[in-house]
Amino acid sequence: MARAGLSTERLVRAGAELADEVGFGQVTVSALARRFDVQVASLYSHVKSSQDLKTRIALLALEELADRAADALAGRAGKDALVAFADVYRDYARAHPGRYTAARLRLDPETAATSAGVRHAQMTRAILRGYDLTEPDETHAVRMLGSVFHGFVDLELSGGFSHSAPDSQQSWTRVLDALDALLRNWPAPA
Amino acid sequence: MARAGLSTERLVRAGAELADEVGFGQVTVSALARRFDVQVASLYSHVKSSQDLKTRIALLALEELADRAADALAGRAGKDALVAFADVYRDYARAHPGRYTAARLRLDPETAATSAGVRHAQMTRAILRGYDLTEPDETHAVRMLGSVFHGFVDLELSGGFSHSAPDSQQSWTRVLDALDALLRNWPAPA
DNA sequence: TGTATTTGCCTAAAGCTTTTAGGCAAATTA
DNA sequence: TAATTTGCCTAAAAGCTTTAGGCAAATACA
Repeated sequence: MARAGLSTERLVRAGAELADEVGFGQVTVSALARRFDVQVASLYSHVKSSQDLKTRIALLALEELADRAADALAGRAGKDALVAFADVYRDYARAHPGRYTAARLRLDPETAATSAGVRHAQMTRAILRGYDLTEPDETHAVRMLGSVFHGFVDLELSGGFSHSAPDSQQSWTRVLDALDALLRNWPAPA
Repeated sequence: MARAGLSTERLVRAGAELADEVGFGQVTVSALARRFDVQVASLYSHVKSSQDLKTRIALLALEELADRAADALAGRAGKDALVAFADVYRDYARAHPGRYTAARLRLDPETAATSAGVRHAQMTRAILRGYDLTEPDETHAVRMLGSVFHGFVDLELSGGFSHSAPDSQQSWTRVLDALDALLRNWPAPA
């Protein structure tokens, strides 16, 4: 019989596509085997388990996101950088909802430490260097930005803003305006 | 044989407890049947499907959250209300991680429209009435608050802030300070 | 080029979850 | 007490996960 040419790499890529098509929750080893027209057990030579597959998809998504974010940040600073960075998240989530969901998978600490998640944190700090925050406020701001971006995108993705005016794009723009204003004028502890 | 005294109500409650113990993702009809020491098929008289069970747990969590939020808001206004409301989310998520995850389940529009989610939106607006925002800025602010609360709590729940200083409580306090300052001084469009 | 080794996908099989169908017995109502 | 409803049961089919062991194709090497 001819071989299908499976590899961990190809499986993970196909898994990511599958996630975007049918939702990350529906990504199964079985579905992937069907896609390659191959017996389910065959995939277990390339992937340790269903969980392993999902983790690898998450890591792929994190890398793709970090790459795009790095591109977007090149040559930008201040609000320009903030908006470009934020838009990368939102656009990625809209274009690749399954991958984005995967990127939010809980990783165990050591996996997380060697993932592209680290680059995300570094880039967020790079943006904040355009504002005059000192520690520990910069850390608080890093966390706030992460919260807003993820929170907004999650809510938008799960339909929280649809069917209500104004459309979410307008809120996104105004929220980023507000964040920029806030960072330029970060308040002292109450 | 003696009857176990199952009911939709009891199943949903037990399902919520199970979710808090082993994670919402691990809530299955089978696991629930085991907990009641009953055959799996028996549960299908009380619950339409696995999805139905999960949706009901989500609705329960949304109601519990709304009830607590309403209690917390009673007699409070301004920043006091903002902080109390935000703390309800965070505390609930920490005390009931499985239920909180359930509360974030994507509901179909009609289910969502009759859920306690509506009360959440109303309460957020009530808080904002303590600040001088007019439409459409109030709506943008509603969305921003929802994003920050959910985003922060999600990140905290998935371990995003652990093992790094300062501890997340400090960031939470300062983020709420910042949000209060921002709402008191909401910027005009850029 | 022929042989040896590695690698890739296969069959088989066990265990778990979901869901439907039909049945008997316990609880409720009359 | 008899009739009806309700609750949990057994049985069974179908799908996903995972392990074990095997044959054949690809690769390495002489």
